[in-house]
Amino acid sequence: MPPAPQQPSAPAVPAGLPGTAARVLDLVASGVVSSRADLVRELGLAASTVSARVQELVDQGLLTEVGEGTSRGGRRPRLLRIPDDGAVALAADLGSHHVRLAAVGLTGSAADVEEHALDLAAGPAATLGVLVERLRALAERQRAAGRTVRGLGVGFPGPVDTEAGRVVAPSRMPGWHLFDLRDRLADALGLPVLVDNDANVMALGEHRTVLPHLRHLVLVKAGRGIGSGVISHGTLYRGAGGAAGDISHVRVEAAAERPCSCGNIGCLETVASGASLVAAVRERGLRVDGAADVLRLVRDGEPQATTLVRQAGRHIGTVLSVVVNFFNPQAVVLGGALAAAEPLVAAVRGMLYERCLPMTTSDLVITASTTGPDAGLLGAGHAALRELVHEAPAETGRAPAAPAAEPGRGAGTPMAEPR
Amino acid sequence: MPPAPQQPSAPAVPAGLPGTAARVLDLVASGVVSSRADLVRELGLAASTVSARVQELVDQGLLTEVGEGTSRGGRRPRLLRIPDDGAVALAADLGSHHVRLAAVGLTGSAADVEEHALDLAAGPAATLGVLVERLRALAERQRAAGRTVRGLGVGFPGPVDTEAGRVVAPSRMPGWHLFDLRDRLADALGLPVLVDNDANVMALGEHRTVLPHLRHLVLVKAGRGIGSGVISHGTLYRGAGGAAGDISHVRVEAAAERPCSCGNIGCLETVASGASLVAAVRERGLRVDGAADVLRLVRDGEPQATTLVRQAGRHIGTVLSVVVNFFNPQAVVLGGALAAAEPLVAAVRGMLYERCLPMTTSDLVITASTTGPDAGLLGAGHAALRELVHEAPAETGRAPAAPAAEPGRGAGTPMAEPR
DNA sequence: GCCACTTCCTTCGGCGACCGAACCAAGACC
DNA sequence: GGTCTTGGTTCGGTCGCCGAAGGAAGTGGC
Repeated sequence: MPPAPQQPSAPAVPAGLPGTAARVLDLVASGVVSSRADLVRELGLAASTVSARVQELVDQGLLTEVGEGTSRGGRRPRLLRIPDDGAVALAADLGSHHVRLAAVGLTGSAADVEEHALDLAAGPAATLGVLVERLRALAERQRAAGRTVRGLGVGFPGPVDTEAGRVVAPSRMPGWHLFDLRDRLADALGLPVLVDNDANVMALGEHRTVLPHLRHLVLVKAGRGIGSGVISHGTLYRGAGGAAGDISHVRVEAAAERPCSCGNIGCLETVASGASLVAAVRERGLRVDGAADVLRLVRDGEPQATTLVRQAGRHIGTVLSVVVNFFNPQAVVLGGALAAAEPLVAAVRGMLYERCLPMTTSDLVITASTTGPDAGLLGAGHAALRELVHEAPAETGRAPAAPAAEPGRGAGTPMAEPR
Repeated sequence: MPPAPQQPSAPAVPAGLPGTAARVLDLVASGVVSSRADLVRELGLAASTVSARVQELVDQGLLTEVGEGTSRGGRRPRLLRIPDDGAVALAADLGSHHVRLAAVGLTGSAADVEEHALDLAAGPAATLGVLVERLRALAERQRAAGRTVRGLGVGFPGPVDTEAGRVVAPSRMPGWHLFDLRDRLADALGLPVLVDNDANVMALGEHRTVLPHLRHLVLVKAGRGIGSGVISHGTLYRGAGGAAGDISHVRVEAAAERPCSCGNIGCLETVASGASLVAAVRERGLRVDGAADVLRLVRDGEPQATTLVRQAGRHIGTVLSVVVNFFNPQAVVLGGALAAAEPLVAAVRGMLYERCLPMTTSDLVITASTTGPDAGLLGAGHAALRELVHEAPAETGRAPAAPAAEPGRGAGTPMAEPR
């Protein structure tokens, strides 16, 4: 977001763990590899190098050997796994009207998931207290279970300045503009905190846990609003101002002159978001209380709701067809509440196959998120862990004081972005 | 293009020169830096490291010291420059009806530029001979002038499989499908050859020579057809199948049912390309012989042509607005013949400011290409040099036999892509 | 005119990530 | 019971980078 004095062409060092070690953990955690030999094949590094990295991680307690696997015609591989009793991060997936919390380990599972109603629109003052309380309780439970809580990852349903850890100009949520969510949470919980846009953390979650092999993918979060997260070259793509991935405010013909919360007219959001769907269904005389009700109607085969959801899918597909032609990703993953509606997914598929160049869709995966509602939690948790695994290996439970080379960094123990 | 056996998560090593050395050359060539101290500031490396790299390059003859600069309060910097008598690459920018040739040095200038009529649609057999002949003559002239010709970079107006160096399914150019342009030229000229899409090489050219500081930019080539090249994280972005950057076949409302060369209907190309403009102008009863004539009419203030060009700009802007929201680049550069038409540029600007999120346009540069018709040449030449600078430093004139670690590599001395 | 300070650049020892060659370990195959 | 294959380690060596120290050559204050 800052007018960017343009850092001297970024060192491109992914921060966190020394790179290779982090990739080793990722590969083991995601189940892509299970032995040193697998790592050699997957990473393309020399066996000696892999051996050395693995040994370090085992020494640090971040990795363990668990017996041997089956032979493939030679010596049996020694299986590697992430220890269950290892580190976890808290994860919070904020929605406009609810919040989901969980503890996420390096193995990729979301444990102790809970969901609460929480009206973000009421502003930070009214919501932060509850949030902190729940997170404290969650952290306590995890510690009681013998786990080390390493940090907190937060997905926020609006634009986020990830460098500063602040919310930026969210629509329909007065009071949050420039709120320094990261540092507030970090101070209250005594943990390092990472804050990012909800679609971004979902994209990270899907990528890490189910599609780690893919280099380029787009995740579309179709919930109350519409957002998207972009993975390019295997890492989150943020664009010049951190605003990349917005498809919600693209103008679509069908939205004509409808005013949008962004101040413009004819945005996709006004005809394809959960909120707009609810309104449209109500207009047809059906009684619904939210997107969940609409989904129920669709599951029950109610024709009008189904038609509307399908139409929403077409609108989303129309916009995505431009994205697919331009970005040529390997996968388009549909997440958020509406992704549970088969007709919407089908409509998106249809639109993409109809409108995109064959070259871009021939190998394209178009699918609903397989981690479902947990994608955001997993992504937020993983992202938080990723930034921290290089810290103390042991039982300390509290991250060490930041070595702090950076000058302009505020209080707390906030985490830097890989940029 | 290949169904991709999915290489084990690419080593991300940019190939060519050892990375840092290549960046040093780029920075010096583009004029961003002129001394070791500048390099230290720009690269963020230790002074000792920079010194070592520079020394190597000087020893190899790829860099020279040319006296001292002005003091900034201390010792005067020793100025660095790319030697004029250094290496050049031939560059060929192919259009559907003409070809531009030049010799490009590391300094970024295009020398000995020439343009010839050449009908690519006549097929490879009918055109390759002439092309090779012109290139041979050009190479001879350069060698006579004491320069070493290191390779050839080619921009082709259609999809290219850069790994294989082949043209893939170009529309309106029968006979080119799967033609192994790279190896044919390499064999005929005895030079390493690099082939890429024309918009891609233009994007490289603009980025290298005029906007080297930017990390993310989109170049739109609006000529006879419409293409685009994408720079992301400072390097060319190709997408999953090498098809990234296509905006030409996005459906726009105004194109309705118009059939497109791609086999679909309603593509942007059918209402905003140079070819479609010429047709539209003719429909209005004006006599034009090509895009150049249309541009002349616009310059002369002919109202109908101006209206049409402006409308084409709006269509392009409409599609680009989606791209800008999604990709959030730092710059949108308009290249190709039509970029010379002020009304078109203005229309694109208007559309983007009207339709995109303020966050994405607040710092966005929207401009016509400053290198004009040479952008493609510069990009092709630079790309070729980039792949080769690590080769023999001296006067050999012929690249050494490839060390060839890769197995499946064909004849000639083709160049690998940075992937 | 001298001295403090700045800027530019080099020398030197050291570190960390990686590599390849050699080699041991333990299975499958015949 | 060899031979071949796969899995893994040990041991030097390379490469790119770093920081400390210091020399070279300016500017500016007194």
